[in-house]
Amino acid sequence: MAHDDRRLRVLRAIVQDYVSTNDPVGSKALAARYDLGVSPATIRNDMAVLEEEGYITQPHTSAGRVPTDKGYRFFVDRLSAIKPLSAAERKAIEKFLDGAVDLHDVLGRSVRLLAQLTRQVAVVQYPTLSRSAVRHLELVPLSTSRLLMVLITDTGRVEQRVVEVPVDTEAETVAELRTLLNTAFTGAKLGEASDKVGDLVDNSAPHLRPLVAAVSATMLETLVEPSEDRLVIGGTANLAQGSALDFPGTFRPLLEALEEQVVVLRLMAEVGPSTVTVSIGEENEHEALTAASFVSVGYGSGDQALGGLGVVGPTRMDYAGNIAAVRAVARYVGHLLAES
Amino acid sequence: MAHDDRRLRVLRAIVQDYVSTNDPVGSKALAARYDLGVSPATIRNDMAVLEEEGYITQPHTSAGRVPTDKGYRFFVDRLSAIKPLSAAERKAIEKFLDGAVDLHDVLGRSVRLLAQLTRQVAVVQYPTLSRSAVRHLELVPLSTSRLLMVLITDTGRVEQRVVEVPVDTEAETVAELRTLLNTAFTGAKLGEASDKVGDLVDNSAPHLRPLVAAVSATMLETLVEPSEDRLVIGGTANLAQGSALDFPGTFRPLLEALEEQVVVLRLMAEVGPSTVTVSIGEENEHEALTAASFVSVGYGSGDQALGGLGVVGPTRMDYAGNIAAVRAVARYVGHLLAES
DNA sequence: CCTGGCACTCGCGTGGACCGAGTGCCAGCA
DNA sequence: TGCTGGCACTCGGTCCACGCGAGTGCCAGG
Repeated sequence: MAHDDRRLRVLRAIVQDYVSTNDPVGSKALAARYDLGVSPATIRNDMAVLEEEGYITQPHTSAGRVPTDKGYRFFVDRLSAIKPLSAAERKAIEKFLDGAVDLHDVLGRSVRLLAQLTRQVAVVQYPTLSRSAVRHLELVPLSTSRLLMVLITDTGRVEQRVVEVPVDTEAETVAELRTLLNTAFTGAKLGEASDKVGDLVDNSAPHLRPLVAAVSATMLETLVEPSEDRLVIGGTANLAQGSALDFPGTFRPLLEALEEQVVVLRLMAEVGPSTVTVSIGEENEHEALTAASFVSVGYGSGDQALGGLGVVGPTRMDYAGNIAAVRAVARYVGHLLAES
Repeated sequence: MAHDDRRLRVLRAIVQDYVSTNDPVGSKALAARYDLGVSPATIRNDMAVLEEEGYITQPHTSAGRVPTDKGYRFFVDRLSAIKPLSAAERKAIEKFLDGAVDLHDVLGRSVRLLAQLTRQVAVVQYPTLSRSAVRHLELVPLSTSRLLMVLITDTGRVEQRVVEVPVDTEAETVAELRTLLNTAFTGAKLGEASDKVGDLVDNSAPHLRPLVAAVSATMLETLVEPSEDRLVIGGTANLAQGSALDFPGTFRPLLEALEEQVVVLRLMAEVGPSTVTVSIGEENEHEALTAASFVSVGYGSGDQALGGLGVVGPTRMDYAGNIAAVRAVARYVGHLLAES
């Protein structure tokens, strides 16, 4: 029906207009700025229907309409075309991320880049340990009964822990232990490492057993700990511009939720690679995020995401542009990590 | 003179009152709330003098007085008694920081703790590489011509770099190289390592020379790079509360300056251990910080600070309390790093 | 089914009046 | 000489009344 079709065009126009102007949009302005081919009066009728269906709402009687969360959801799912990045933007991504010197650097640059491209708060997760593989395991004696274990993954993460060993150790024993552990674990996905530990302890020389057990235990603890899923956050300054307009009261709770990395990590947990996830307003469970939207995607070359990245901003955001930016950066980060 | 003395008491009262109420303080309120022993009229005379001397100012004619930067400076230097932390606060510090599992964790906890104690933005610098000593240097072959160098310091920092080596290497050569480098560098302050490199290259076996040179060069680059002075920031949400009151316009530039770690690092560069540095308003060179104060101190057990930490907030802050908190946390962090 | 017209609503910005906190100054007092 | 109470004055903040204009819903006509 030409009928329904036009109504959707109206909805799309409302979203676009509101996103760019931040003013409730009225029928007249809509007719003037968008080529809908009908008069304001007709648009008003359509708007009334859209409001009834819950896609838009008016802040007060004599104001224009504003999209609801449901309206944005529909827009994102059905109405927004994929907006390709400009050549300049692609160049910028490349320029910005090349020359990164280690993982920390890659993620730091990514978060700044993403914040700059989207003008939102950017969030980048470190590669999940459990999906990374062991590149090397190093043991440095601190004293006779304490070892420093350093775990290096193929994604470039380095984790360290002090291991209290049950018996005094000599340099040679440590060397043996190091070789043994590296032979066993190098190349193994950390998520699957726990399976190997039992056998390894059983099959190792008696004098090494307690050591193998202690170090392995620490290693498993380290990566099981979900608090070890680190996060880099950037561009919080972007919150401070339209804040009063976009967030009711203050955005303090939002900043708090972001610093409380757990909240974001939970959102990230669900992301898959290559499929961008958009979570809008009330769809977010955490209260501080009910006025915000979260655009995220997993990065990593394989079929399973190594980690996630995304942006957080007001529900009134440029979804098409942000989705494109997030996807592009994720892809590039994936490449960078794969080649190192 | 009893005269001057009272005037200073008035200044102190003004600062204290303004800090806690955030209202320009008038003569009547001052006489009522503080036991100055004189009438409002007298206080008014003193205030007039203080204003003339530049310690206080009035936002507009019929308002109370507000301390100027100069007033705060005087207050900090001469009027504020050291405010010891409560037993509960000491307990909190201990509880909060104990159980930290590695450097990242120690600093992460410190920054959260500091933000919570002071209700300001907290900033913690990673231990400067150049003042750290080498604990271990690890080399992991990535391919025949690329090595991953992992540098572990006695302060718990771990830095990694990929080194392109000029000749193909075998596992045994790498082992030799590792032993050689560790023997040479372990225990050496990184700042002094550059002196050793020349001799080391000359004295090593011919086939190792290019390798030693390549790895050493990368190592020196790594630590010379001042961008490697990392920073952890926390409690930015604290900016969002009195923001409108404390910062002209928006505090966006302040957030930006904080994210631009360089600015803060420059401030940190000057801190010494055990002496708290306070930088007030216009004293800060960076424009975005001219409405802010920065309280910082170095941490580290020796005579030279390993790094710095501090808080940033409006000039209208509880200097005595913040100084105490910053100092206490720095001391505790120093202990933690020394014992690991 | 669209359109132009019309009456109505209501938020917002403006401008004037009022209020009260705070000041500076002055004369009197110890 | 220095403190105090009194007094006139200043001026920013708040409140309120008012008019404007954007925007709406509805209706009759094409």
